[in-house]
This record gives sequence, structure tokens and C-alpha cells, in this order.
Amino acid sequence: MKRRNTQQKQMVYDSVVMLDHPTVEEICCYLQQSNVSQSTVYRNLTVLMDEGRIFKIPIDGFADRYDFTQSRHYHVTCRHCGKAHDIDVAYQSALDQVAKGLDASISGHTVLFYGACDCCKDNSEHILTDIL
Amino acid sequence: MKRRNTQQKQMVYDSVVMLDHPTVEEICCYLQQSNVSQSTVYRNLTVLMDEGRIFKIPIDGFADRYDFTQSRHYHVTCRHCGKAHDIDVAYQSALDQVAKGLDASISGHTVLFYGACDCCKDNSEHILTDIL
DNA sequence: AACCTTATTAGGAATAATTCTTAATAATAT
DNA sequence: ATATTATTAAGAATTATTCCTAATAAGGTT
Repeated sequence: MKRRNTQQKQMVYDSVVMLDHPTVEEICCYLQQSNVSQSTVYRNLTVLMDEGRIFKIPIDGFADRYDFTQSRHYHVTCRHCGKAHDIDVAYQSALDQVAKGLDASISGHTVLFYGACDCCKDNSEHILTDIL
Repeated sequence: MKRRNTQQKQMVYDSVVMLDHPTVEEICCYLQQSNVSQSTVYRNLTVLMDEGRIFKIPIDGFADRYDFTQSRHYHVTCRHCGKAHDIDVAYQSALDQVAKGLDASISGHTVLFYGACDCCKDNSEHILTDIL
């Protein structure tokens, strides 16, 4: 089955790049004006992940988010707002080395930090009352 | 609101300890004979996470799994069978140090390795035909 | 440039996962 | 023992995701 380059697929990819670590809902909302259907968004997210052009960031208690593949980096996910933020950590290759020593054939790894992002840290009182 | 120590809550906790990184479904199945309802399982998993006694392992493409809090460790999640396996990695404190330097108040971190677990690596042909 | 072939789409139905609702129960304090 | 109220079972409701089908359009061929 040869893959086609459809406008919808490109728009889904573009929205992942354009929006900042969007959720499915945010992508759908953004593409709603372009008449891209919800199932098309889901399907193309899967396709783009298969192609390695994007990947998913699991967020505990909130909707998963998507990021496009550029330089390797990790993420902080915020317990208050559920957003993801890029961070650079020096240990990628060290952890790759660890992976080689494991009794499993590892194809990759990720590090997830969780806490309050810069934005929520400042307004933590306000945010907490919003949430609780 | 003061928390109670119910039999059901204890059974949910015990099943997370007893079963090996179970999914919600596996816990429900295990507790079915004890007449613990599904919503009680969900509710108590949330409660136990709030109390810090258990935590969730997100598994891409498969159901989330749960683990109980003991010594700090990371996990390998298998792309074939969706199971989680414990691993020890030397970088916990190094990554904690990284967290301190970040422009966010970090409360924790985790590392997720993904690939084929020992079991699936051996039977990868068989497993692949099962899946694809 | 018109024509095939067939992957992809829109739209909605179907399914699966999780949360919510309510009256009954049982854990804990008094 | 009794009272208070958090917790429960059961299932309804909601939400997220996948599946289905006829119509469309991408991209190769002439």
C-alpha cells in the first residue's frame, strides 16, 4: 500500500508543529475551520506516528499530547494545567547506554518530569482553587 | 473528609501488589470473585494514587498498568505484549539533580524504556504474526 | 490533459474506557 | 450502642477512540 500525501495529512502534521504540544481536541478544534473530520485527525496521527514524524506524550490525568520529531528532548508535564514543555537533559546517550545493557531489545526511551510548570507555579494558589 | 480503611480498598491495593503490574481489567477480573465492583476498583485506584501508595505506568497503545510504591525503579514496556517490567537504572539521583535546575517546580520524574521484553524477543516471529 | 486505480476522506455508527448517580451499607467517633 | 457520613454496588451517562461505507481525490499511466 503506497502512502499518499493528502492535504488533510499535511494539515494534521502542520497543526502539531504549529500548536504547542496539542491534544487531539486542540488539533480538531484548530482544523475544524478547514473541514477536516475528527476521524481523519485520529487516523493521520496514527499514520504520522508510524512514519516517525510525530510522537505521543502521555500525560497522567490529562489528555495525551503530540509533538513533532526534531532534536531529541524530554518533557515536563504540569500537574495543574496538563500542558507539556520541552526541556534539554544531558543524559540521553547515558540512558541509551543503559538500554544496551538491559535484557530486552530496547528501541527507545523517554524521561517524563512532572510538577508545576512556570506559568502555574506563579499562579499556584489561583490554579489550585480552580481545580479543587 | 476523613479517609476510611475499607476491605475493598485493601483488596485493590493487595491486587496491585499481588499481580505483576496489572491493568484495570486484570484487577477487576481478579477481584470479581470477591464481589468488588468495577467502579470501586477505579475509585480506589485514584484514592491509592492520591495517597502515594501506588502509581500508574502509561503504556503507549495498550492499557495503563499500576505498580505499588517501593524502592524507586523504572520500567520497560513491551511493544508486543504491552506488559511492564522493572529495571534498575543508576541515574535516579542524577535526574533528580537535573530537575532542581529546571525552571519549574518538579515533584518527580520517570524513565520509560520501550522495546521487546525478554519473553517477546524470543518469540517475536510468532508474536508478530499474532499481532499483524 | 483525461483516465484509472485505489488510498483516503467525511460523517456517523459502534465500541471501549471512565466517570457519575443513588439508595444502601459499613467504618469510625462518640 | 448509636449516630454520622464516607464508601459501596449497580448500572446509567459520558467521553474517547475506532470502525464502517459510499464518495472523493492523489498520483501514476497513457
